[in-house]
Amino acid sequence: MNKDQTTEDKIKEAARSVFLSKGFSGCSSREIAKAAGMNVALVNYYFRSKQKLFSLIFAAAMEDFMRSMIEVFQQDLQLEEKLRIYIEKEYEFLSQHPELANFIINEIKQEQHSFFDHAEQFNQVRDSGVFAEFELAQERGEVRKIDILTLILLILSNCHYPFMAKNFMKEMLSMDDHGYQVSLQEHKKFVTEMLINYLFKR
Amino acid sequence: MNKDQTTEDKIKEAARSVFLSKGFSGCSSREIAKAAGMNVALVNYYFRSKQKLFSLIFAAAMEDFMRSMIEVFQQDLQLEEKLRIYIEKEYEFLSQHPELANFIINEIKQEQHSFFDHAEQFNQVRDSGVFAEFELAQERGEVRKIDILTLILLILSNCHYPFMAKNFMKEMLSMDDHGYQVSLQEHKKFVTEMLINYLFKR
DNA sequence: ACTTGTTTTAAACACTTGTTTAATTTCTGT
DNA sequence: ACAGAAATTAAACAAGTGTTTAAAACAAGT
Repeated sequence: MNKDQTTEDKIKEAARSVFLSKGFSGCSSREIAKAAGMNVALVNYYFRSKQKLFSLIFAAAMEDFMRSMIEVFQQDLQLEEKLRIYIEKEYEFLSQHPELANFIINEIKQEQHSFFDHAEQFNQVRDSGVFAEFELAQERGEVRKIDILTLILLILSNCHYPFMAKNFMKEMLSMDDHGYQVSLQEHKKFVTEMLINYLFKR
Repeated sequence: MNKDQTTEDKIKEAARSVFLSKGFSGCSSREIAKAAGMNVALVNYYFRSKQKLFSLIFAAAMEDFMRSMIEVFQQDLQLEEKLRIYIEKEYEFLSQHPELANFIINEIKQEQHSFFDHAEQFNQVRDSGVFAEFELAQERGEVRKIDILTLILLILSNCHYPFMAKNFMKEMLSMDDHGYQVSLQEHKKFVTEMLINYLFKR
């Protein structure tokens, strides 16, 4: 824990860590306070309620989660390169934030956060023009005909699931941490190759 | 709720429903009791504790979750047919139990269920001989060289994720229920084609 | 040193949690 | 009809929950 952080930031950092690993209903305000090394009342002093603090963390997490997509797709690259780099970046990012995919998808399911406009995040991706670009490539016959939403589902499945199912895979297939990491790298390689082979005609 | 069910079964049914939608830490004993239409004490009278009841539900859910895999892979079919049918069955099954994948993968993450031997379930798949069969096909050059664990991760990603991310997709992509169902069917079609194209050489 | 405002704390509040107790109702065999 | 067992209930228990209160500690300016 950094020394010259403000109290507010210390709480945020602790809250993020606890919320991400245990979820909203899986932890208590006191647990967060303890993780931040301070009194329970301070949490509410700065953030008014557990729910409000959570909303903050959730919104920030969602932005993080979407950023890589937006960043990559805005770049001036060939479609195929965009996909290739996106997969690479997504694996890299989720390796550093392994709990994020699970967190987002779980907490969004319990619809306590309806105040938050999720679609807005995604519109930034839409605005990058990558969809139009893809549809143009489809008309030109350069890529396979596929609905854009289905394509997104296809890509996200292969990028998110391996991180979400970490413990499931480890327990089920009796893998240790190293084995999991190896499978992850392998998986990334195959996913990239498979998706590009399948989508792009040559 | 069926009339001639035993009390025990009514509680189990209610508990399954509540646990699957909210998770262990997301619900209370009283909530389960109320869903079953009876007193809290009865829940503990039959199952001793919330944790023990949960363990029962979890184990049963895990068996359900693994059954389709085992059933399909034990059949006497061509490898390609096995994969094709597995995907079909998995989509069918998860359409009827949309919360199951999320439930299993989430609750396995919070390691409160370490007593349960997860690997045992999977050994049944291993024992079906499908792995050996696949490795043989690899040596014969009929299928692409790929580590079996990576292959499993590849298949499960595409089968589980679309159901786990239901609300995420709906909110993010502003889809309604119908749009989601359409994407799901589309996705299944593409996944099947893509995986088979990629794995099997002809 | 004193005042003013901010930050932090311990304590309390009302309520929910999982679990148990003891009493009551319902069932079952005689 | 009765006795004994099983099923069900209301009530209580201690511990934990989110949140608030009121007092203390701290900081800065005068």
